[in-house]
Amino acid sequence: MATYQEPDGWEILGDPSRRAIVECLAVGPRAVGELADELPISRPAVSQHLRLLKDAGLVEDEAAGTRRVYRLNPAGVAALRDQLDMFWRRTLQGFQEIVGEEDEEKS
Amino acid sequence: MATYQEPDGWEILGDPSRRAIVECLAVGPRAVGELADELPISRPAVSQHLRLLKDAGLVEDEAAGTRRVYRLNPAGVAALRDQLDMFWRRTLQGFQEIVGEEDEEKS
DNA sequence: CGGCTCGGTAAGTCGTAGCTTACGGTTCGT
DNA sequence: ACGAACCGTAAGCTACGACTTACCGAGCCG
Repeated sequence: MATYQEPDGWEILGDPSRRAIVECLAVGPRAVGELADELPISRPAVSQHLRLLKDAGLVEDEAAGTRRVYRLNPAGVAALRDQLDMFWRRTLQGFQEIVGEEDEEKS
Repeated sequence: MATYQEPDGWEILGDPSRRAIVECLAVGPRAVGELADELPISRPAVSQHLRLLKDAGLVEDEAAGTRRVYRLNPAGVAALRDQLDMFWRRTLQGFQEIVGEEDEEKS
């Protein structure tokens, strides 16, 4: 029942387009139009995704004349990675017990 | 452009309900009804999620009388974890370069 | 100053994932 | 053999997220 509720960094990377954007920015900083050229979606769509990524602290933006250059935010990326790792820890933790006692029925 | 397309183990865990199910099963094997009791969704909903999880190789089912007990599949979980790790590797790899050059420019 | 590029925002459409209710099939107990 | 418990599947609805087009502001250049 426990009504799961978390900040959910998962839904940020749940979208393929956003993952693609992150991977692009991992290669190097890009402007919005440049990202749109490398992706199969329109420029406004990229803009919307960037907004979410920025709110999540994953990317930073910097005005460069009429353009706006986006880059990954190290701290944000690390934080999100840790958050996802927490899930795996919780999962794999109780998981080892199962594997170990698989033959044995009760403890 | 590059029309990203992958088997996407991400969408499997993208749903909160499925993550909750996985965490429950990490604690120990459960029947479908038991899972439904611990989650804020109906039993059929759980059943549908279990179907996806099973297709993804994350869980295994075993008939026990009129009940059906589900448990995590070690190999499947490990495989998916590796798959997600690949994303982080690709991201953090080109990422270090950026971080490295960033210090030189600014401080 | 005009015209141009670049980018954010609004409004609206569309697809689809997730949920529920309803039904049918198995299996166990009595 | 009848009823109950347990589960999967079908059908349908609803909500939300992703995308597009259209519009407007902001900065550069002639």
